[in-house]
Amino acid sequence: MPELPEIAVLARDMDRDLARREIAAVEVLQPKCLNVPPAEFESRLKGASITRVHAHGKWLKLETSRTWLFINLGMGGEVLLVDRTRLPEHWRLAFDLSDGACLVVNFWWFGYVHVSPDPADHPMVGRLGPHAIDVTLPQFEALLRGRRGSIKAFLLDQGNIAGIGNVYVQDPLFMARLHPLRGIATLSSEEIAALWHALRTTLQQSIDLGGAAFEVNLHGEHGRWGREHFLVAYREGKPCPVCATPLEKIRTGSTAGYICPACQRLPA
Amino acid sequence: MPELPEIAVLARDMDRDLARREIAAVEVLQPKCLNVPPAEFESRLKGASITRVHAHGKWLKLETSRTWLFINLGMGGEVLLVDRTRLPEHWRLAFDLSDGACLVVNFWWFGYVHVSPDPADHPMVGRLGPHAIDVTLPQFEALLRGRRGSIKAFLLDQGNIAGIGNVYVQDPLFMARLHPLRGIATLSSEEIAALWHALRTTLQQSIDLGGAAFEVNLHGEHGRWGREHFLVAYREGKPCPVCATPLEKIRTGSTAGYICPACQRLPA
DNA sequence: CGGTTCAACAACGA
DNA sequence: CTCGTTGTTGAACC
Repeated sequence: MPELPEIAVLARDMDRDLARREIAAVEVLQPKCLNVPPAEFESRLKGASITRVHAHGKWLKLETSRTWLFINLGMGGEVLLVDRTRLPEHWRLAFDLSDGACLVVNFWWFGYVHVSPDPADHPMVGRLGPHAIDVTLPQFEALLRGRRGSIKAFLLDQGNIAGIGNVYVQDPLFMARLHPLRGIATLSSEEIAALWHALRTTLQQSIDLGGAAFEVNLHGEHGRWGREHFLVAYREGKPCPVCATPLEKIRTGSTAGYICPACQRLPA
Repeated sequence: MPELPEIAVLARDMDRDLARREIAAVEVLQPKCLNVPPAEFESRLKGASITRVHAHGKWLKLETSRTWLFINLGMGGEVLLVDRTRLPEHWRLAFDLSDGACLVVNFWWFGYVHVSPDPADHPMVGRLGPHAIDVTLPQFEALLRGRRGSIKAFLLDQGNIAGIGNVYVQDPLFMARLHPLRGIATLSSEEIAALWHALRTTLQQSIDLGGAAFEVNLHGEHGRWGREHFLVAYREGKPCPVCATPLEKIRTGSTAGYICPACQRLPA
């Protein structure tokens, strides 16, 4: 579930708190999440020092003195900076830092912790679209021009634009008064602009509040972007904040969509 | 039907005949083939002068003083340079040049005429694999290594290698003695080399003959690569040119395949 | 007739 | 929709 805001907050804090610290040891409980054998993973990272930490969509990209390290938390999980003596109960992988702290990674189901010499060469990171919140309006319009299919499916495809998941897609579509299944080809420039503004607003608001309340940051603290900020997401049955029509939960492809049936109409 | 050879011939002639000529006006009969509203399309191109014309796979790329213009003729069509007073009967879009000539685009079903600031930003052109006839043997081998699925599906995917369609894929597979459904992973280096040679030979022969006989060039003249050059393509029931076994038409995914069942065997 | 492209969906696997 | 890959179908409409 961590999407762009949570990853952005994590990356910012990791960049500030981890820069120039050295990885003294690596312990892997779940080798399946790696892209190389555990022994090679360890040898590539042991002794490396963390240079910078970046966010790209839902991915964390750690630049080290020896290699790039990419982390994707999959359907949900945490990256925590703890004391070596206070490891959390569940974890998949831990990096001991030379000063006694420990960077612990956990996730519920599948997640990735990959090493790579270069982001462009990585089969997943290399194919990401631009980091959603960095996209300019002209860029956004160019990305959409000539595409077919629904606007929601487009936004969720990380190859088009990176960082938006099913949580953060709902309210921007409502703010732009767009039904999730609206065909991209039918969008006017005004609608595209409204959607772009709404996406930025929503993502930035969550970043400013430290991310979603149901996720935790590097120090285990919950974000402050809670359900009270949601306009339509996960509010089926409640009144639309604009017109009071009861909100609906619909199926949009294989995912759930939350809409106001009056404000977000699908042209016949 | 225009595939790499026809597009290469068109691009060469357009580059020679259109360079430095100015687009004075644009007329659009079918707005659906555009990626921007017609008014914007016109304003982006009116007054632009054509700088260079390139071929990339099945796409024509026109570099102008103001924007890029990408043309894909889909399942068949023409780009003709005519006198303004002699417009053909069917056309989708016409560019009036300032000297009185007219560049007319037509296609049977679906085609694209798109503007874009940069080929890399265009959702289709930006994802094309390398122009098929420019691919070297080592490159070809590298493209195939590690891929799964059938060799025919790979060759037809414009993201892997650009320019090969269902017409030009048939004879090279026969020449390399490969069944269209052969798994890529089972191909030997010798088979890959034979396929690469056969592809180049077939594409280059057609280019040298001005493209397929059922297509026309910029001046409405038919190519000279006709059915008499086909080895197995569209020749079901006729004897194999190598072993005289009757050729077969088979289904390969959603497309038709033409094979010699004796020369192109599928290993059990 | 065919031939094109992308999108949607399923199934599977990590 | 955590992410890929593969294959299939369907839809674009003179």
